[in-house]
Amino acid sequence: MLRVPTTVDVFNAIAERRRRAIVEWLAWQEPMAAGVLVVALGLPQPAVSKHLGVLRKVGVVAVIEQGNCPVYNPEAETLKPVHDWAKGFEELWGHQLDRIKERAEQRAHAETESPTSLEPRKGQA
Amino acid sequence: MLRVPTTVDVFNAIAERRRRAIVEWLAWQEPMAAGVLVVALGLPQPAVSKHLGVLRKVGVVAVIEQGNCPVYNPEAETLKPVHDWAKGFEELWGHQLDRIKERAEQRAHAETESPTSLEPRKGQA
DNA sequence: CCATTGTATTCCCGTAAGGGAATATGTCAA
DNA sequence: TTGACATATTCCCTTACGGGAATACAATGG
Repeated sequence: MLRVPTTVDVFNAIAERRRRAIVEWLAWQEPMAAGVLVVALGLPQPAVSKHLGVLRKVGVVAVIEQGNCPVYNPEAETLKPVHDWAKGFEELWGHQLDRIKERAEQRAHAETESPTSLEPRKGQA
Repeated sequence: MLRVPTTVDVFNAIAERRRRAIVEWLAWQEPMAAGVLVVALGLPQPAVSKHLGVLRKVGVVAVIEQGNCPVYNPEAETLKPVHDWAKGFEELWGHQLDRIKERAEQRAHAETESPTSLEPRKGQA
């Protein structure tokens, strides 16, 4: 089981700088033709088309077919899992650092260093 | 310029399921030896070691040297950029959808479909 | 119908990266 | 010091993936 392909896993899809840039552009100026992105990002046209293909398959971007010049739309809901996952560690970089460390240690002691389940109970799996 | 290596770009580092799982475990039960993760995740020991190496290099994880049995710690601040980036699109999956679409269209009209800068002004670049 | 334009696709190549097995390293115990 | 244990590293192999060039495809305008 290798890495989940970019066209399936959102985390993997946005692991590419240019794709993140594309999403940013689309989010900034809503519906946009591929050609605009080509000019804007200064990338070769096939590259943009491929990246858009990945983003489309993974659901980060939706395409509105308009004849010769299809227009791309951000589907940001797909990015929510990323946000939620990272947000799950918010308390770790915030001020409540000590609080959660205490909790963690309490749990650790309670279980005597041998977890019974193979899944973290905290969630955000 | 290919994809930024996993040991440099956080987005790419967490694009791997197992690494996310490792981070989750560490966040759940604070300091933890590599061996515990091996048992917990059911992965071969070298795999866990390698993944921890990546996470360490990218800064998502810190290691506390303890002789034979070094202990790993989550360094969640490194994940904040991911959170922030995704959060930048929060308004797109929320209720303010129409609001931002209006704004975007206004800008689009104001600039007559030809962006002058090569960077999105919205930020989160 | 044909030419033009914009976009998607294909082919080939190079490389990063993960898996598995074996091995090295390093630490603690006796 | 030697042996046992835990972790890190190396080697080889396979594959996903991005780049570049060329091409195919679709739609529109003449």
